[in-house]
Amino acid sequence: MRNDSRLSRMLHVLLHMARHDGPMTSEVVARMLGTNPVVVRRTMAGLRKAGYVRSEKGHGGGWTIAMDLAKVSLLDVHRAVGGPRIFAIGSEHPNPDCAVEKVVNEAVEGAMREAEALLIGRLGEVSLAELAKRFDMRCTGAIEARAPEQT
Amino acid sequence: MRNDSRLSRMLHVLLHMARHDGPMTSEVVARMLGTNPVVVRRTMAGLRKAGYVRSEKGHGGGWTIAMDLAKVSLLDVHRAVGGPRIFAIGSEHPNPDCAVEKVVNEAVEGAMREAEALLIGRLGEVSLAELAKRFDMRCTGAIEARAPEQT
DNA sequence: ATTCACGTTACATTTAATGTTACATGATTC
DNA sequence: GAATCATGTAACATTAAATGTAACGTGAAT
Repeated sequence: MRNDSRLSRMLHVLLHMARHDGPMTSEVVARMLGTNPVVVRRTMAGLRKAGYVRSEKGHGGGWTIAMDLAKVSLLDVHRAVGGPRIFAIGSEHPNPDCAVEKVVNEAVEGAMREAEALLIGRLGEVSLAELAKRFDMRCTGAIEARAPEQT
Repeated sequence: MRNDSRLSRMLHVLLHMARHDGPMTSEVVARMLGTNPVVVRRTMAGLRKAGYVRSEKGHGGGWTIAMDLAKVSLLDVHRAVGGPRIFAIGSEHPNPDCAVEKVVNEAVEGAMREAEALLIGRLGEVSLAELAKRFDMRCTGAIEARAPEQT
């Protein structure tokens, strides 16, 4: 199947929305992501359900942030978009009859569980506010290099 | 896309082959895996290329192990079957123009890199011999419960 | 009333693994 | 040496899940 890019896309959008006054339409967001307004609505529906964004219809409508960036982690966003499968590998038989296969599955799945726990842990450690800060730092840093008075 | 089960399947097969005298045909292996001889040949071709198995044509032909189980790790098998993508998530743009997207990608990919390193490390720590031993221990344990003379 | 923008359904496309068919090649058996 | 067995390989079909698209409905603002 394809690579699931919902987490990355939503993080991208949320950070833009955070630095944007007023609602953003699905049309504009879609252009940002190089996709289609329907895909945007579909994916953002998960964020709305989680209470992270709001949507308004009609003139002047669109999407707005409805949360504290410091209180939502990358993991929260991952879950809000459906908490999709993380791994592209794995056995087909979760509960095989064959004892050999059981041993194999336990070994591989054990390693995968550890890796998933680490990934989930890291995603949970980082808030959207932290990401926004990293962006600001990078930009400020760039500006400082040319205009030290920013300090 | 589908879940990649080549690693699990090949480990499963290799352990069976290790406890089997003489060559196993793709037909038999396919039946074990619930698949098709062509799929078996296709996947095992990677193992043959790596020197882990041999294949013989004609009467009495089939697949045989051609390695020391203690010297091949789960990671080696993973690589032999093509070292496929491990994650089902990720950004679509490896090198985005948008600075916001860059920050997002670095955060997500950083976490993924750590998780992948852990997974790869764990797979590299376990040899096929270790897996075979786990199987024997499990079986011996089960037999001992009924027939202690096995000890 | 019109326009804008979201909400939703239904269907098409994409992608990589997997499944399948067909045929070639080499080894063994008789 | 003909038949059979088993692999090798190419070509194409199927599958699954995300993504892309079209169509239509609903509510809000002008």
